[in-house]
Amino acid sequence: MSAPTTPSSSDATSLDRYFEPTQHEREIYRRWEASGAFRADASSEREPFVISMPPPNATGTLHTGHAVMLAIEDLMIRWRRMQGREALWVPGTDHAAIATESRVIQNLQDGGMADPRAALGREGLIAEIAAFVESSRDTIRHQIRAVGSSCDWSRERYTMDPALNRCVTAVFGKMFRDGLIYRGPRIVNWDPSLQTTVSDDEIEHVERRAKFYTLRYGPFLVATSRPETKLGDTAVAVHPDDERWAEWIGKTFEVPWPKGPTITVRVVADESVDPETGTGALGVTPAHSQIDFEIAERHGLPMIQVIGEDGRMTAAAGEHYAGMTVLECREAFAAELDAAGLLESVEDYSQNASICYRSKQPIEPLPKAQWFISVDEPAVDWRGRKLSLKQVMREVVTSGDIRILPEHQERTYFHWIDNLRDWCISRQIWWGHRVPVWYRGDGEIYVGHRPPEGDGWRQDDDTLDTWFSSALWTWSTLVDPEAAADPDASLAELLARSPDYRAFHPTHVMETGYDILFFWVARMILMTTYATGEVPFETVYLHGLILDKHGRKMSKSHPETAVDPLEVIEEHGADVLRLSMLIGNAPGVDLKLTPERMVGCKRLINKIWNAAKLMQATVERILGDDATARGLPAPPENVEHPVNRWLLARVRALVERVDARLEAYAFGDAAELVRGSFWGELCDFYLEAVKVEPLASERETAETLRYAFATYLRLFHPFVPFVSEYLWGALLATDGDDLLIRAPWPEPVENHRFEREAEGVAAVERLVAAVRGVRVEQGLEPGAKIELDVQALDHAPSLRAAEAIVARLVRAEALRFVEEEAGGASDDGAAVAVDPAFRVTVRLGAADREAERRRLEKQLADIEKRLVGLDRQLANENFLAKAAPTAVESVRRNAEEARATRDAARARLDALS
RNA sequence: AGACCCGUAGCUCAGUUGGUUAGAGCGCUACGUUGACAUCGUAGAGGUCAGCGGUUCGAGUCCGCUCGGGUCUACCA
Repeated sequence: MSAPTTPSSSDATSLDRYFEPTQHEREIYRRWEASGAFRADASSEREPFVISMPPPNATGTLHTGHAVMLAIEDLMIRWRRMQGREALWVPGTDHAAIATESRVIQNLQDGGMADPRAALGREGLIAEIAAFVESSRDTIRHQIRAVGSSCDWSRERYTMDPALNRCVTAVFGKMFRDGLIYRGPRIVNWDPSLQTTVSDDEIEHVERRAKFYTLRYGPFLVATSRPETKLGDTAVAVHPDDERWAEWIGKTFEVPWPKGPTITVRVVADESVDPETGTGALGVTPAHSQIDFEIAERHGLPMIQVIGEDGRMTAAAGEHYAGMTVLECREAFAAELDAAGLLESVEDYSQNASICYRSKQPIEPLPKAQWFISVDEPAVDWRGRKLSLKQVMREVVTSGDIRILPEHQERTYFHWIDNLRDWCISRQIWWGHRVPVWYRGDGEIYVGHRPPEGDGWRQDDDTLDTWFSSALWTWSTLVDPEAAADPDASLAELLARSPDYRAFHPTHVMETGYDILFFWVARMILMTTYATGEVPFETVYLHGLILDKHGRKMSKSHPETAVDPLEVIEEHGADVLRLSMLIGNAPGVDLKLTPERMVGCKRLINKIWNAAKLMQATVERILGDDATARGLPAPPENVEHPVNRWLLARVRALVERVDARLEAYAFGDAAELVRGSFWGELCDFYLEAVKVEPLASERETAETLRYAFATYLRLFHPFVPFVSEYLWGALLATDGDDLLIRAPWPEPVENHRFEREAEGVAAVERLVAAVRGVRVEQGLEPGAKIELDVQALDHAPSLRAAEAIVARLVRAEALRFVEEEAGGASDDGAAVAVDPAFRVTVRLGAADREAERRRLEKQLADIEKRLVGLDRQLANENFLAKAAPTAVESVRRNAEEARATRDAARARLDALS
């Protein structure tokens, strides 16, 4: 292939046989970027349109979830940019604390370092991780580019940037002073394999088979799936109204566990106990169960920790069991109970076990002092009221300040809020934003961005949950790095001194997968409303998951059916990848991505390419040397021919409809509309029509065609930016700087309505279809020439203007227009088709009267059936009285037309017999 | 246990506030083309809109129940 990578206006406009994406995409992207089209101007007078890109893991690689996210966001950004909005799409990456740290530790261990934490120390390990991130983050950057993302790289951010760290500590400090952040001992979700706590939302539940033990417990029978925790019980709880146990309430007894400690157990009455469940008596293990911990708090019960952070039994479990893993101890203890006659029964049942969403390992509830964000403390100033974080989160959605798409996800969101408990934000890992708290002596505490003055201070060892920093993403990315460098500035001052923040926040759309609605979207709402007094975004668009052909979520565990977006780009180009994810896309709807789907998209790209070639050839043929004129064609003004007018009217309608669907976030619909009109109206009809005279040589045809094509290209651009940009450059651009990405979005042209011609050419299309129908019904030889007599009942100008087109499309040798019906009865060698707009007589050498009769009878039956329905509706007084007048009118008109068509068909049928 | 979503042509899905004859792509069948089209065009077959009941002049669309598939949430000892 010897074609220039970048077409320019001076080249002869000959296009290759087909579009070769791999040859052009990189260069086209480079030109977009170099042109400055991606960069937003904070001082612009234009209305902004802003999207914060959900930051991928800095060390990750592009997967289908990213691809659909990028395709949708780039679509919105390109569309709004062409509309004239100051479009800003902020890209960036996330430090993904746990995922990155465990990956690097694994790498080091694979390299022979047994315990990287011990070997390297905190500083050393962090340096190691930072180096790893630095070396691998270019990968994801290049992949984001490869999809064609028109994001503003000059504003790229990273969740560990100094400015973002500044925001993190500023928010932490403010929350601490407002009493929203506190440190306290609670039962936390401990992941022994990762050696850190995780939040409630980072837990997954998996169903699995387990044993259900009922054991004798002093005077009680108590049921549990985790007998080993009973070594740390300090109470039995019963319902206060449960008469079976009334006499025991308040009493204390001792349980000597076989080969274990003797525990002292108090009987307490607690409303939370369900008398119907199990034996109605609940063994209370305050240290290893959330609910038991709460009971213990209410009754002032002691706590015994029998499971340690290493996932093994502690000394408190007794010498015999100490050091065993939880599972070993469960087996051993159950055996001892059984031997001692204390095990009443063991049953199989299925249980929902908690595992960590990162490590997929079991979560161990443990007592631990951690940092929490209170979600119930009414400490947030929100538009003149003091609300809790929960209340604000609810308020902004119910008030409509934030709209969630699909709408039903709002219910899921509210449900989540209702069940939300205080958010544990401290993690026992080293990679992340370190908790900005220093301690001295006992009890002295300092919270701030910098270490406090004086000696003896020690910083908290923990880091913050990754989601703490990503929750600030929409605005921390807009905070000015220089302003952030001032360590004394308050949060409010930071924001006030940041031009980007003032110009571009709140953002407009947050587009992401529904699987991180809680992790991230809800937390951005929580943090941003609190920190800035603004919502982070106005609309939340949640895309569906990308599924494989079996309907499974694509994942590495099923590589045989998973689609690798990078391979698709390599094989078919980024346009095909994007289109296959946009066609059929609707909020919240999962999308099955199959090879067939991509083939269909590839064909469309090919069709656009070929139509461009024909368009150009046609224009050059008509205009000759004048065809070299460049630039965005103005809407043609003095177009006369009905078919040209029809195309302009169709284009006008298309622009209107596409805009409406895009505004409604119905991206799949918009894509279908453009494709359908382009293929069906422009290619199948118009481009065929302009092959014959007089259209084929009218100057206005060239104008119409160029304008229409330029409009389609612009409408296609947000969906398939590369091929559309290439064709723009090859055929329309005035020079190398004239890029489609910057072209104005088409607007519906008011004087292109041409309603009469639009209907007229629709009648032409029906005429063509009717004659083709006759050909099929009559079983004519495909090559057989026919002669037509057309009587125009309506739309005569359009029908006459399209004479040659019809003749060509139906392969007619002659086409005559007649004023009156040419005596159907006597006309044996002819078939007649009827329509409200025309009556067409197809003359054939050897007409099959029977075939025509069958055809007419079928048409008559269809139309009579329809007429019965319409008449019944018109006879229904309720309908006439209650239905909308336009609906009634429309039915009446249709009935009239149907009646006319029926009468004509009947007359012809009579004539035949 | 609760909540939510889905069930429309062989497959993947549209169907916008209830309104005339339920659509598209892919696949299939037949025919035609190869001077825009690693093709493309034309035509065709194929649907009790999961089932039952209700509201309504009118239901794929709204309501209830049933069945089937999926997802999420939850402190069942």
